[in-house]
Amino acid sequence: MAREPGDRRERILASAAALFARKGVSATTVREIADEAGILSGSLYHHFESKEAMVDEIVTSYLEDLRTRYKRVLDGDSHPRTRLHDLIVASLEVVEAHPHATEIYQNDVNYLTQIERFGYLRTAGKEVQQTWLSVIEAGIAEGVIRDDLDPKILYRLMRDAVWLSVRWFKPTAAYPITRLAEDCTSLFLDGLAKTR
Amino acid sequence: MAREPGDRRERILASAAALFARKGVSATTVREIADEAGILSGSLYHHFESKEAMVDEIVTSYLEDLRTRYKRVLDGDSHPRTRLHDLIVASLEVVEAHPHATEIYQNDVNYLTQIERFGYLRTAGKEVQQTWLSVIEAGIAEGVIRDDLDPKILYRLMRDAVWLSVRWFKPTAAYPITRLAEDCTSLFLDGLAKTR
DNA sequence: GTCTATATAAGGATAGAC
DNA sequence: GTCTATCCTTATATAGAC
Repeated sequence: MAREPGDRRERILASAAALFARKGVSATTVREIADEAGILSGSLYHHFESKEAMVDEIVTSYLEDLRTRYKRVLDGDSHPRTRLHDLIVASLEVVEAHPHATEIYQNDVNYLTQIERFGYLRTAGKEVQQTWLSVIEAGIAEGVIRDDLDPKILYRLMRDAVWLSVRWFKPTAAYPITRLAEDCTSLFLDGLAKTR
Repeated sequence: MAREPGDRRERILASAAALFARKGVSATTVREIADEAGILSGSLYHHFESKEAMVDEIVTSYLEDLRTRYKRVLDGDSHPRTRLHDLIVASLEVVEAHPHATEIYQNDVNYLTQIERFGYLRTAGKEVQQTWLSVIEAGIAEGVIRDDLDPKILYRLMRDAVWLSVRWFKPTAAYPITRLAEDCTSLFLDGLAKTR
C-alpha cells in the first residue's frame, strides 16, 4: 500500500511525541525533533507552524479520542460495577492508543495549562472528572458503592492510579491490558484484603 | 529569634522549588528564580553552583526524609494492615513536608533521570518499591492480603494514587491528611463496593 | 552578598536558494 | 519539501566592581 500524503507529517509528529514524552515538552528542542525525522530544523516549519502547534495537535487528538470513548461508556451498560470497569477499560485503551500523548499530559499538564493556547486542558480535565463522578455517584445512589467516601477523592485516587500506568505498564501475553483493567476494577471495588 | 546564616539561602531554595514544581525544572529560568528572590540572576551563583545544583539539593533532602520515615515504618507495628496504613501515612506526611519536591519528582522524574547527575533517582525508586513490596508480600504470606494480584502491580497502583495526591490535596479542618490516609487505606484494603 | 556587564551557547523561528 | 544561512531572543554562567 502506497503512503498517503500526510504520512510523512504524521511520522514527524509521532517521533516528536516520543521525545516530548521522554524529555518533557520544554526540554525537547526543535533541532532534536528534526534530527529524529532526518531533516534540518528549518524544514520542520514547512509542516508545522511552531513547536507549540505540534504539542497542540498531539494533545488535541488524544483528548478527542478520550472524549469519544468515554461517551461510548456512558451510552453502554448502566450497572455501576460494569460502568466503572468500562471507564477503566476505556482509559487504558486510550493509554495504549496514545501512550506518548498520555505521558505528555501527565507530566506536563502543569506547564501546559500556564500557556494560554492550552487553556482548553482545564475544560477537558473537568469533563473527565464529571464522567467519573457521574458513575461513582450513580453507584452510591443505587447502593452499590459505599457512601462514606467522598466521590471526588475516590475519583482522583482511581484516576491517578489508572492513568499513571502509562509510565510502567507494558502489556505481555501473560498480562494483557484486559487483565490490568480487571485487576484495577477488583482492587478498587473489592479491595485487597482477603477477609474483613 | 534572629535569622541564622543560611536562612537566606534556604528561602531562595524554597522559592526555586515552588517554581520548579509549578512550571517544571526545564521551563524555569535562573532569572525567574532570582526575580522571586529579589536579586539579579548573577547573584544566585554566589549561593549555588548551578541550577542543577539547586534541584539536586531539593530532591536530595526530600529523598533523605522519605528514607528516614519509611525506615521508621518498617521498625514499627508489623501487622500487615497497620503497616500498609503506616506506609501511606508516611508518604502523605512527606508530601505535606515537601510538596514542591514531591511535585518536581512526580513531574520531572523522566527528564531528571536522563541527566547523569540524577542517576541516583533510579536507586531511590527501587528502594521505595522494595519497601512497599516487603509489606505487601508479608501481608500475602500471612493470609491477610489477596494472593491473586501481582504485588508489583498493586504497589504501582497504590503508589501513584497516594503520591499524586500532591497535585490536588489541600488539607482542611474537615478533611485533614489523617483522614485522607484512612480513606486510602480503606479504599485499597476494603474496596468501595458496599456488598459483594 | 549583590550589582553591572558580558561571555558563550542554545533556543525558536524565518528567508530564500535549490 | 529540504537545505543553507542566519536573525533574534533567551538561557546559563562568569568576572570583577562595589
